[in-house]
Amino acid sequence: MSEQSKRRLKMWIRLLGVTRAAENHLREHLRVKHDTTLPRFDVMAALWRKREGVTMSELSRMLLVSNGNATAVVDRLERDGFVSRRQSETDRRTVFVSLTEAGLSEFEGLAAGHEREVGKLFAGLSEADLDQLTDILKRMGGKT
Amino acid sequence: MSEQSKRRLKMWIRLLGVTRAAENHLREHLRVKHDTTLPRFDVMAALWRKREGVTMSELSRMLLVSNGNATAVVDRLERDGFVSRRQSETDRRTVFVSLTEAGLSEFEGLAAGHEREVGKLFAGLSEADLDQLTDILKRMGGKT
DNA sequence: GTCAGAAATTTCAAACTTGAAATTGTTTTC
DNA sequence: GAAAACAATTTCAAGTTTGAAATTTCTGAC
Repeated sequence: MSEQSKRRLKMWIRLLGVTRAAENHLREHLRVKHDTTLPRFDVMAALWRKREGVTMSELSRMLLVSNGNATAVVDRLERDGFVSRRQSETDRRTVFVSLTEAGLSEFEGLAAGHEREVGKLFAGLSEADLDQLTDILKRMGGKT
Repeated sequence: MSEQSKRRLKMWIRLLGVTRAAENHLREHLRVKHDTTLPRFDVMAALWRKREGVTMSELSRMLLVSNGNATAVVDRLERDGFVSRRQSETDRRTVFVSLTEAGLSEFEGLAAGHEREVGKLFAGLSEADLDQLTDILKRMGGKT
């Protein structure tokens, strides 16, 4: 294998390590301070961003998870009253999911703390670092 | 919330997206070409790096997963003959895990293809990008 | 030496996740 | 307008993952 690809592999391993460590930290924060989980947070965050509601397919595309996964997490959030499903009137296969009032205020309770934790995690990065990193990530994104 | 922390949050979301997309791609490759999974690959890769064997605790620390998780994946790899457990002679609580011959050659069959896929995924990054990214990731790493 | 605490691992329940199959509904093609 | 292809969601089995509790073993204080 080329030296090039070895460097990329090392970078990938490092990237994965940073991401996992950050996820673990954020998961711990959600668990201890808010008694909830990362997947639930992710779903609620996606529904927060698209307040008007999203289909199950859109949701799983946004989160990069399988349909079955989205169904399972939404099931539990629905059981707990944080999201609701509404069938489309024009296409009866389609289901719109959105935050309930309770879900909205639940998420608002989580979001600030989450943002603060992310800020702490990456406090070591300067403005210039953020610029560079964002630029590079943008170019990595369009690949898959 | 500060503008600072908003930028960090955006960067984190982007980072997570890139990482998830790459993981999905690599998972798909392992599934289609080698009929295996990412967690199995991760464990075998860790055991490849420390050929002399690692304890269960070391393994879960290396992979940033819980002990219970390491136990479960190692159980299945052991059932399939790819890893073996050996009890420490000096401390009977401790278990050393290592690749078997079969595990070694299985991993060697996976590694090259995996490295090639990583290379493809990040082909868009220049040498300078890799330098910058590695530098930034190093500084992000020591945080948690 | 004994015993309380710490350490390494496993076990367990619940949640998460995938990918394939099943279900239901829509669209296209003839 | 049937039939076939396609699309959205759920269901399901198997694997993954967590975090807490249980088990076994070691260590240190006395």
